[in-house]
Amino acid sequence: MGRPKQFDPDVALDRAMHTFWSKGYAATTPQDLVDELGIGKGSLYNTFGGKHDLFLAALRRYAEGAARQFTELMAEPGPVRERVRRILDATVDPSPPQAAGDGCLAVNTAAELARSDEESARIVRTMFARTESALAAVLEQGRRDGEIAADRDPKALAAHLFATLVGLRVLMKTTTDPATLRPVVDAAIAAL
Amino acid sequence: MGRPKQFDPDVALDRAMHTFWSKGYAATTPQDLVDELGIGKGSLYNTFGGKHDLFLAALRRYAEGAARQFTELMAEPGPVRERVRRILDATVDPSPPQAAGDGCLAVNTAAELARSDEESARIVRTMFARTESALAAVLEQGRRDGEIAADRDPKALAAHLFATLVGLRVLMKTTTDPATLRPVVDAAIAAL
DNA sequence: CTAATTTTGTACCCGCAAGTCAAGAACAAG
DNA sequence: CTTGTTCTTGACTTGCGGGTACAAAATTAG
Repeated sequence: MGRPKQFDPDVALDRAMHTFWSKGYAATTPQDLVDELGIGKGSLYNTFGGKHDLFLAALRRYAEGAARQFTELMAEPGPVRERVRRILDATVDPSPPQAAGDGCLAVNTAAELARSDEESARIVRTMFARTESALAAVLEQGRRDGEIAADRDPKALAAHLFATLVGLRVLMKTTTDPATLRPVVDAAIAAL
Repeated sequence: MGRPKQFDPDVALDRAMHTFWSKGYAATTPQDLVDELGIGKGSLYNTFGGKHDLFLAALRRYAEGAARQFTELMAEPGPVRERVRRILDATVDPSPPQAAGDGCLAVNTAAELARSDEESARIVRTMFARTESALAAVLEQGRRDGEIAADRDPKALAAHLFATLVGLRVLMKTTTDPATLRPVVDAAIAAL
């Protein structure tokens, strides 16, 4: 019973995620959120609690979505190197292109908040760990298939690859021409 | 003539740099700066202009200091791989250790401000470019010395290495135990 | 000593960030 | 159609972020 919501909280959360994503946590004001979500301030606070709660919810949503997308990309058939390359390419040549400069919300959060907000840090850590594990699993398979040298440690390769991936997400935010980062992708694949 | 300053602007700028470094730009308030610099608000604004001006000055100072330190580390004698390893080790095992979680001001700025503040972005880009060039130069020398395979492109290797380095700076902010990142350093060196 | 110049400390200001609240609107149950 | 419940609107509040104003203090040139 009671009056039904006039908006879809899922859609609103999604928009909030994009707002934080592109502006950062501290630089996003309640007014920004009201404008972007298209709902009143009362509804905002009534539905999501405070700004920080909303941010955590958005970050969790991002983590799940990104994990799913990552898993899907990795699960496709084909040689391991190609699958890994697809991940890196998606970072360097994002589609749609205009979303280029926003980077990755988890990386942005690691840089902006990890020190001061333990809960955010935990979410980011968990997501990072899962991503790295997924990479390690694929590389492990690549080693079994003989595509990757047997004397290489898939876990270490995955950790290196992941660090490079995070670096790319940051560099995309300063780069004027994404093409300059393509050699990094080539080098990262060559290092496997 | 006129009344002489009661404080050393260089020292103050240095403290401002550390404040922005550890808290981020948006999260640093004028009051924080007054407290950390140990000077009055009047002196602050009189000497440095506004918060944004002060930040840019601090960022430039950081860029120069970091570039100098980087160059020194790279100029030391010894095999190229060892020199590169020193750079990476300095990131993963910083001294003093308590400074670990602050990462790199340039990387933090890239993540937080590069999208919205073109001047900051330019400073960061310049510093990044110089760092990557320095890496490339060392790797080039390593190739001439036969330490690095002749069929590898030093520029691409440097770009890859640099992206990994940036990634490490970010990961250091979320990691509870820096030791977990050491395998990344090993893998990055092994990839040369 | 005076005048000119610069710094300092503090009080003050404006606007906005973040959040609260009251009055009413939209539903379901009885 | 009344009652109870939940949602919505937007005016309102509090406090602080970012900065200014100004009088007092410290210097140096003449």
